[in-house]
Amino acid sequence: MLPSIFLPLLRELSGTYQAFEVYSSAHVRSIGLTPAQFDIVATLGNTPGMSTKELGDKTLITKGTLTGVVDRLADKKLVRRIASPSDGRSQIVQLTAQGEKLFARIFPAHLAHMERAFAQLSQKELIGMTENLRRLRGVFAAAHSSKE
Amino acid sequence: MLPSIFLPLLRELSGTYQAFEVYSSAHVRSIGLTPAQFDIVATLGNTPGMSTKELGDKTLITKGTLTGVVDRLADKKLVRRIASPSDGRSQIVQLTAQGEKLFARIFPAHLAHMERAFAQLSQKELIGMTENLRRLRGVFAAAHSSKE
DNA sequence: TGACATTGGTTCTAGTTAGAACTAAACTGC
DNA sequence: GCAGTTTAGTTCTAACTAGAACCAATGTCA
Repeated sequence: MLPSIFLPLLRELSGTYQAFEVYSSAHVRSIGLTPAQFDIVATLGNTPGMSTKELGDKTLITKGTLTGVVDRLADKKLVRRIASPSDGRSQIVQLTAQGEKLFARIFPAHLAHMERAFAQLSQKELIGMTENLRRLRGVFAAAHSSKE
Repeated sequence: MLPSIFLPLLRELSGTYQAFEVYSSAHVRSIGLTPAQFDIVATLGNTPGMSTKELGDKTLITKGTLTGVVDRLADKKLVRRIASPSDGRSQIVQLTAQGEKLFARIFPAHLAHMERAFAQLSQKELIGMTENLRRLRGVFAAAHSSKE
């Protein structure tokens, strides 16, 4: 496989991700949250809460970063930390009543915002793209784990 | 278009980009550069240099960030800034001799590293993925510019 | 040519980022 | 039940990040 073939793919991957971020975060920031904070609120919405570990796995935010993001959401009274009943090392993070309220208000609006972009795509295209990405992700994951 | 269809796509896009970053940056960091610094060095390699503006366009690094990244590369004596002959506001950033040497040493190694991941894909798959991403990127760009 | 808007870069702020070192709790095997 | 290892989370550091305010040079246009 020659670089001249895969370099354009990498450029498009970065560019597409970037374009998504720009489009998505423009809306998220107008709500008063950062993209990372929105990610946490959206992940916690309609759940009884989850451990910081689980939250990190779902959002792809590493644990060192997560401490700070959750801290700032706690400062805003949108989430709270409670001790895990089953594991003394673990914390459960959950939305406060205020956090739930914010989630109920902004999450549908954000979906509608994203939906506007996707209106141009057919369902078939969309599914094909998803499969392609899954495959590509697997390629990186396999290469990464095989070399260490 | 229902959210249940496009949410998995967004998850995969983030996850795939993240997997790429993890795989790529593991190698880049072992060289002693950050991903952003490597991006700049790779973009400047085999060119006579370019303005900060152009560098920002090619690397998708915003101008405020770029000042700092170029500063740190200049501290390492890998790049230098010279005044643009044609535009008094503009700076040309170019690799120093030491920067050129580093580029010649690490860029092929990095390509080889990436190539290992892509060995699992056929050229046809790769081209299809690139086209899909380009299309998706266009969708976000169109949605973004149409709403402001 | 002179007001006005635009553009290239820097600076500033608040926040995110990964990675590494660290602490405490929990698991594991014997 | 204890030593050794793993795991959850925090802390620390260096760097990146976007966005906004700002400055100086440039372009525009009447």
